[in-house]
Amino acid sequence: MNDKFTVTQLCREFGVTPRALRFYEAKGLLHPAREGTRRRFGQRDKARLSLILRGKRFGFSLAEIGELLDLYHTDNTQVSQLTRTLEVAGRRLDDMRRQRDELAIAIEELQEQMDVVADLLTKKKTD
Amino acid sequence: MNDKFTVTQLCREFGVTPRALRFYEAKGLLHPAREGTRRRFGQRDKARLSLILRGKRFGFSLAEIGELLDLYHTDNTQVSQLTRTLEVAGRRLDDMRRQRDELAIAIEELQEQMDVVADLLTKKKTD
DNA sequence: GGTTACGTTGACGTTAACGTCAACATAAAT
DNA sequence: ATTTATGTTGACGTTAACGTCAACGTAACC
Repeated sequence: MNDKFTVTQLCREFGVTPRALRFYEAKGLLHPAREGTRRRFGQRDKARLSLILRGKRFGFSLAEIGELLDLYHTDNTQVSQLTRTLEVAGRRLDDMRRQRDELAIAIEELQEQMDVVADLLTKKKTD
Repeated sequence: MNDKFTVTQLCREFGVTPRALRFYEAKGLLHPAREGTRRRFGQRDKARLSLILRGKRFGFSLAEIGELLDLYHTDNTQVSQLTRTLEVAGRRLDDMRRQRDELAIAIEELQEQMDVVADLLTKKKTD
């Protein structure tokens, strides 16, 4: 079985705690199957989990991430729902582009400021 | 007086609440002067505030932002403190660069996935 | 058949970043 | 002198995203 994973396997692979996985499931972001009482995660859940974690790194809330995730399992989704999701995704995409541009500026500025301070430091040392 | 601002002026200009400003001050991120009992914010505080808000948009915590802010008022700072701050800033800069790269990838992926879904939508509509 | 190993569900605790509300101070305007 | 606007300090409430037990189930191994 290459595509069935247990809780601890996912935890190791993604560096999260079981509690977090349960939390994501409770929020409807993951839908692991059940073997008896235990969770079995499939490839879909793995893909979703990495999207979740990536979204978090960008500062998105789990609620926002949840809206986006629907974009990736459009199987039996209604047209109306898809349209709505596309709108949300479009806005999120704009956010990300703005964030990217702003980030580029901030990186440059921080680099410059670091240079200034580094200079100041060498001078202070030669006192 | 061109460089003295009241609470509400800053709030309007930056779109934050008075509570937030007080919170930042309590955390040591802002150091407004006092006229009697009231706060007077100067240019330095404005600069700091925009750095704070920018940091927040990148997902940094106020604690992390606080460490970085020292880089911008290095006036009477000790050499040891400056060195330490430079280290912190260096790490943060690496974080930002990683985030920038990852963000670029995520933007592309999201764009592609949106195209896929948009296609799927037009086909669904012609059913 | 006992003990690990791994899993489960509550239930409550925690931290960050404020929001909200009460009670009071002060300064300007009427 | 009293509204009105603007400010202040506590103190407590709130939300998101988990952490941390406790108590229990079950499957496998010795």
